Amino acid sequence: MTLTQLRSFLTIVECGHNITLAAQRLHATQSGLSKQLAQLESALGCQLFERRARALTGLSDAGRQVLAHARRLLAEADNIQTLADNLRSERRGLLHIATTHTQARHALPPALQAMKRDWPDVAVHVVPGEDDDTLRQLVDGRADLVLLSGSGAPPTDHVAVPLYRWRRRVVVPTGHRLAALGRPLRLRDLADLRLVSYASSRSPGSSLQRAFAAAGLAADIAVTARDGDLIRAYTRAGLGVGIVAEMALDADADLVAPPLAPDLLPACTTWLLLPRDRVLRDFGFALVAALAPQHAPLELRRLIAHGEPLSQPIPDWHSWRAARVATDRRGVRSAPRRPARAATR
Amino acid sequence: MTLTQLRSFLTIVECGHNITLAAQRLHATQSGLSKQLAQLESALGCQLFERRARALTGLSDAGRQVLAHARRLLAEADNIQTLADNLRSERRGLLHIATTHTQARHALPPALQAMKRDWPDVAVHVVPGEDDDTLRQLVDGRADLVLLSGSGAPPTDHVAVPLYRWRRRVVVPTGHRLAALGRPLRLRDLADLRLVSYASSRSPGSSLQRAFAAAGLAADIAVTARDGDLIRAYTRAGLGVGIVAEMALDADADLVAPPLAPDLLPACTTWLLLPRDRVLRDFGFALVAALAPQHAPLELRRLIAHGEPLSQPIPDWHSWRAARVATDRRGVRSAPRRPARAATR
DNA sequence: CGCGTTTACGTCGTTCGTAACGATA
DNA sequence: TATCGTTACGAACGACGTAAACGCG
Repeated sequence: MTLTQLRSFLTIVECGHNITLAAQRLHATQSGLSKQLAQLESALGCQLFERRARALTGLSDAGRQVLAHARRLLAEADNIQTLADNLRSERRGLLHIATTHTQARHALPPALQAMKRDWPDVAVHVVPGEDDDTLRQLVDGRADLVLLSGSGAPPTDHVAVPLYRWRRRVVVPTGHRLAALGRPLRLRDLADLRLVSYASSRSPGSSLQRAFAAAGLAADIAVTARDGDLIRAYTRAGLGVGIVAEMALDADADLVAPPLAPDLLPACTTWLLLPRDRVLRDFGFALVAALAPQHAPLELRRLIAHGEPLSQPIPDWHSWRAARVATDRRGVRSAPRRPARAATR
Repeated sequence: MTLTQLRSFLTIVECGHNITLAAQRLHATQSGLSKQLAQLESALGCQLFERRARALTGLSDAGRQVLAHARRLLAEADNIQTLADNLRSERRGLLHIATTHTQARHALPPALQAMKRDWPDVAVHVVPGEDDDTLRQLVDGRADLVLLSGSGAPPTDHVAVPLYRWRRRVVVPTGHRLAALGRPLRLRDLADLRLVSYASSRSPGSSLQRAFAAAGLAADIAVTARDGDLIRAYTRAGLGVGIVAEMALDADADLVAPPLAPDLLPACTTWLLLPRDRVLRDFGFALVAALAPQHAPLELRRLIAHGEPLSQPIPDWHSWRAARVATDRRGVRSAPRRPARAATR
């Protein structure tokens, strides 16, 4: 049994039991992979795949059991590799970030910019997706970190760093009757109107739906879009009353955001999620530190390594953004220790 | 980076940074191991050991970090190997049991006998040791399972199967005044006497010491021994009043065990401990099932695999032993499924 | 016949053991 | 000088790629 064999096995499984596909993903030949698999099966003494004739039709019972352990084994191999890259102060690298559009558009750019200043040779891939999709990317290793928002507690099977709290705002065209109501908007004011909001707010579990349901009202979400710019455009076009994250508000002559009753819609928290038990490259940590300037880097390290809780409260969007800007000017220290080597490359 | 390299690295560390020693433990040559290490270090791009001249003086900072992950990686490799052995219904194998003398003498034999009936080709090593010593063996892989007793809750970082509850008994020579007291013994009756008991009861944290301290008394443990037979022999020789586990009582013309006040000394529970996240060979599970006949094998499986709690209460020593005898007669089913293959070898 | 897996074969790289070397206490 | 780690060299093994064979839709 070798690491190569296990890696081959895992890749074949992830390619839908297609050796040919797995081979090109691994930059190898079908023949080679086929033999790796045959060797692994002979080393373990049992078939890992169900086969009809020569085609792989699915995992065998043994294959499923081995797969679970092979995943963890290879994850540790990746960890050791990452560890070594960090220790060598390797400057190049790849960072996969899975997040929703709103975060990618409003929270990520300044932090990315700050990280990139210290780590110019790091390639960053931002992969948009809905909440559960990003989480799936995190668990199967396609993403290194996830940014997402929710109104409840964060998922506990990952390391969660709270970034900021934010609220939704209602936007209407200038001249709309809600723009000159003379008092803060209540939920009932929205009950009979066609709404334009995020696609995710359609799902019955969304905090918007739950807020309406709790008040005995029904939300009529007439149009959905993936991002705030589109929602505002549709609102401007008169398709309905827009509900967007406050981060997506912008100076806009045609739209106004009237004041809201304090608890019109529940506040959301934006979380940064990291997989447990996975070693983070130093530039990944640099991005985390840039995204969470309210936390001392040492506390962040301790949270990631040992799950120790953070001491700072969660700021709201405006103060978070102010802190972010201040940190950008100051520059971000990437990792404690080893400042000398980094300069020599 | 290969599994062999990591295994070499780990073995070198476990042999006290001695390549020569590690080589003979791995049935390889010094030269080969030295090269494996050199290759690993070059693959990772950093030194894993501190060296003075050519001698390995200790782990480097990088080495310590890599070691932790290498341990988990190799543990998963062992798991896969174990899994494969189980799936192949491999009949041969090795089982390391770390336990105290009392358990090895009184709890283990019938269960071992039952397991051996189904698994005659399994070599069993029983390694005696004190409580903390056995736990250390468990965590660093020298032992597969541990049997130990305690008066409190079991350690939570392992899978714990409760086996039975037991009490200590006081033994005195026939004709001793405590033998004809006419009422149950109280703790105060023992306060002024020289005691003979287990070596572990000397430590201030032992439940015996704590029981005396709670009553404002001091235990005068004059003689200690490792096993009940010796304690009874010393008691018979008049060295003091014996305190032994009730399992160690035996028909003995020269000694009597007078009745005790109900809570003279706290009851102990004997636990079977298994490491989390380590796959158990089927014969290991057979031994567990033989040791815990009060639990359904399916429940035991679920406890080991997913940490699901057991439904049965903890029996006392006498009813446990009765259940054990009944199970021995009936024979022990080793593992669910695959009964056909096992017969064909 | 296309698709995907397996097998056959030749080449190359790697590993391993023996043995010599270097360095230390 | 005994001990331990590293280096040198030759033999054997294993991995990989090209190419052909096999079985199924």
